[in-house]
Amino acid sequence: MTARTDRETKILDVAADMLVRHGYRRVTIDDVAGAAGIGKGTVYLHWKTREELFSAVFARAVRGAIADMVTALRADPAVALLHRFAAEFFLAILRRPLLYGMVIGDVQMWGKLVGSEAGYDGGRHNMVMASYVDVLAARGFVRTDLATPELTYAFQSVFEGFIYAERTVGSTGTRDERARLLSATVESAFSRPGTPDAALADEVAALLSGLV
Amino acid sequence: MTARTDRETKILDVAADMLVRHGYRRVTIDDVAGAAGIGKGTVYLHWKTREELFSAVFARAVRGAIADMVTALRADPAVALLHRFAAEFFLAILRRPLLYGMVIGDVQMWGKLVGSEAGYDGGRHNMVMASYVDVLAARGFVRTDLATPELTYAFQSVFEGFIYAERTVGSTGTRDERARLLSATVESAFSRPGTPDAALADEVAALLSGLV
DNA sequence: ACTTGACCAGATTTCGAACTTGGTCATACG
DNA sequence: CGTATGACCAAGTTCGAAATCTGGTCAAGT
Repeated sequence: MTARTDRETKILDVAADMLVRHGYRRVTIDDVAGAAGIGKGTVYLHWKTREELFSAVFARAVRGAIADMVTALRADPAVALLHRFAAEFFLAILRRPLLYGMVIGDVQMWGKLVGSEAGYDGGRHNMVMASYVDVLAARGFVRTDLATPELTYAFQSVFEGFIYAERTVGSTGTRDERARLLSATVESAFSRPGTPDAALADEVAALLSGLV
Repeated sequence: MTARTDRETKILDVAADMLVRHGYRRVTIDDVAGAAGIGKGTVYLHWKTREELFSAVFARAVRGAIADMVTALRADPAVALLHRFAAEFFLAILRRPLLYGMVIGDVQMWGKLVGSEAGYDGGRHNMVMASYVDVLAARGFVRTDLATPELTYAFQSVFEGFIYAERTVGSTGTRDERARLLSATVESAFSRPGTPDAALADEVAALLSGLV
């Protein structure tokens, strides 16, 4: 049954590509099927509706970014620190045109899926971030004079501020430099010095994996 | 000729009110004139076009926010500190539905004026912020391990991140609490301890006044 | 000298016809 | 017998012309 999975992957690849190139509105199921070299009906053997297909495209991009984060956490447990995490996540998002377009709220690219976020649960995202910050707080890796809900809110505001700033043309330096700037900002705003061990990194990775 | 100024104020009041209530698209010059108790042609004695009128409404809101900042700076020179400034400015914007709608990019409210920002020069805004941060840097009130352009970029990202976060429903606590949270974030991210004198506050006020 | 609203051109909205496309399913194929 | 397909249909979208509205003017009124 791997042929079926292969075909699914192929369809998602094609759909993602067309989505980036032409935007949500302009991509039809026929286009996708044609570009994948299969009949339209076949697409519906995998997803019940057009929206489900494109949601799947989005979900895969999210899984990809999370996989990147998990990899980074395994490679270097220090990525579990809030400021390192911020920089890695920032880059993991900007690396993916689909996610970038979603975060920026590119209506052209995502149509009505923006905001509804295509079945991807924004509430869950917030909860995971809150748990993550909780974990860091318990280990003393973040400032303790702010309650974790406030800390989480502030962190997310800062993070999204830097993401949104990407859409501004007059950005300073390179993307990597901006990631470092975000890191420096988050570090002095929220982090406390310390060196996480692999166990903590695993815990954070597990939390993230709960986002799939 | 104060009657003329009074009438101008009246028109701007009415226009601002209708703008908040009905949004850019739905407000006609006839509506505004009617609500102001004058003829349509009279409106054109004050502004050459519809766009100029609404730009004037926006410009007045900006001047109001800046006036608030100048007042706050005079009342307490410590507002010149980046984190105090951030909190005051945050509140000055959110206090004004027109500015809030503009910052949030409320297309419903502002129509095509969003982005073009109605003659209000976003580039100038950036320059003023950069000058302000320069002044703080020269006095040692902000961290010195970051160049001022980077510092400015980071500060603006953080600030806008908090503003954008306002549109999220699940905000923590009250608006004032969020202003304090922003302040705490900016303080530990960028500020260095110190007490500005009235001269510095005046200098900053002068910079801001250059934004009119 | 100042104000006004009738007026007009151009923009916007409306509305139905023409076309497009998501989703189904009878048929073809292996 | 199970899987894949594309012709088909209804729902949705686009298009265009007619109807309506509104920014801006200016001759007439105060």
